[in-house]
Amino acid sequence: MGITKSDLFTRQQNELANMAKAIAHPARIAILQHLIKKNACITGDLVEELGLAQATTSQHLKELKNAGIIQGSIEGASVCYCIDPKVWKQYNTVFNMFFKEVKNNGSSCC
Amino acid sequence: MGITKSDLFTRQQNELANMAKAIAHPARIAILQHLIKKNACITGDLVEELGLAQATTSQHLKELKNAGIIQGSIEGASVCYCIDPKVWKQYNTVFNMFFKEVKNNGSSCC
DNA sequence: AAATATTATCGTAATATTGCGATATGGGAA
DNA sequence: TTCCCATATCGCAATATTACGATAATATTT
Repeated sequence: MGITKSDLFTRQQNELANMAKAIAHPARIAILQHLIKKNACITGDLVEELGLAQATTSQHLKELKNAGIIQGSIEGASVCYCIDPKVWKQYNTVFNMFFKEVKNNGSSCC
Repeated sequence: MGITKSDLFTRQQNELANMAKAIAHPARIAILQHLIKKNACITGDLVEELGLAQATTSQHLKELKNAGIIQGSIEGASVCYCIDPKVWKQYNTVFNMFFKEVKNNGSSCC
């Protein structure tokens, strides 16, 4: 199996899970943090920064792009990546909403 | 190779990635949401709620327990699970800190 | 003690992810 | 055009995740 039974869950649950998956790798977090710090940068810089092979870095960038968190624009022979502030904000909101659900009534267990 | 090169990244990056991984599955999100809603409940209820096999549900519970988000206490022949409010709050804080990093200066790309 | 109920663990199969070398693709320079 | 440079994609190997039936472990009931 190894395949997630998405049909058992709500759209909201699947979406949140996918959003979490997008950032569920240290390399992708490192990419995002570097993009935040530098505001924007090209693939080559990220390859150096991460210490992973160029192919691997490119793959992680693709996943982040698929998730919509980053966008890439062609800059001559290079590609310049940056965070999409709108999607980023949406991520922040969705995660916040999820974590806000707990009403902290002291010790809650049985 | 399929193995994450954790040594290339900071402890903070690896931790955040692991926290994201813990909630990166709709079944685990469904479990957490149900625990929030009912405050606490036993494995059997969760098996019914999810529609996954008992073994699979138990496995997801184990992962959430390993992540520290939930705790289980033996209740006769059953096990009663609930959210650990302290860890939950910590998750909220860590994700918030991460998403807060972006200074929204309009259009940021190259 | 024996039967039943509840949950965890084991073993296994299917699929997904991670990583990299090799190769393709497309732009800029000679 | 031909030669580089930067990046993406392909193909493959190793490992991880997801799922479930079968079984083990433990508590309760009969």
